[in-house]
Amino acid sequence: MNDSGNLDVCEQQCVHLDRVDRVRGAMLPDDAAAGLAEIFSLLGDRTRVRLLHALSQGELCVCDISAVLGTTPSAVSHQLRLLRTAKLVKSRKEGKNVFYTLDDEHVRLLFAQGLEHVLERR
Amino acid sequence: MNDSGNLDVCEQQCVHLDRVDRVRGAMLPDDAAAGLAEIFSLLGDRTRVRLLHALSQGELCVCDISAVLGTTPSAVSHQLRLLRTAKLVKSRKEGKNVFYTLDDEHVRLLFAQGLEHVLERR
DNA sequence: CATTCATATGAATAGTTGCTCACTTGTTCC
DNA sequence: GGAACAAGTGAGCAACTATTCATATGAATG
Repeated sequence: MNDSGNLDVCEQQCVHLDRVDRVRGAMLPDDAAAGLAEIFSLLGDRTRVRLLHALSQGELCVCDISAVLGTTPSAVSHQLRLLRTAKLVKSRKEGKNVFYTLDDEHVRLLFAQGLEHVLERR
Repeated sequence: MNDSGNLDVCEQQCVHLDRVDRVRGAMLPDDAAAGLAEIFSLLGDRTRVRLLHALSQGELCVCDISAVLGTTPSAVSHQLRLLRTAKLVKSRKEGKNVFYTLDDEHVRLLFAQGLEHVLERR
């Protein structure tokens, strides 16, 4: 079953077969890699970082957020849709307003972890 | 000094001034937001996720990586340059080969945290 | 029920990004 | 020195993305 000899995609000569085999055996499942990339790329935008950080302070409605960030409500709404479908934020309707909160403690932790890196390499 | 009345960018009517003021006071510094976005967007790519995960198993040279990922050495090299300048990986030269390793424990932690989110929302 | 306002959405556009291809650099080995 | 090979680089292209603008929906208020 060991398919490690399948190098037809990339015909390198130097490959250290032992290491490559080992790493290939421990490869991240493809959907996991895709899922990770999806979250991280959602966090990988200055506007969304600031948006999520704002929400980490507490519940805000769309126009509150747009006031805080200094962007149009439309732009905010577009971003919120992405974050909502990724289950990073959740919404609650109250009259004309829709209030948003973080939907995931992991986001806080990721932020904290990320900030450590940023500050450390400064 | 409270400049919270400065709403000229976004003239909303609904704004909840108390909340907005509070959040504005606790805003993430701009360079921190930019720095966070930069790391996360580096992690926000399927190829780089798999690349970093491969490196988390141990040191690999460029063509090992390209064999593992099934991409061209050139593509890998381009990605490695990004990761190197962001201090996520470091390199060591040995003869014709350049070996790469993770340069930051935070990456592992971020991965773990991110995976938890991915698995949880499954 | 008409107006106003908060939010959502679709299309279009400008900017960004990841890959490929061609080429260069630098090292080993004869 | 010259051939072979690993790695890095720049230009160009295709795909993606964030914003804007116009418009739609839906709730409150007179």
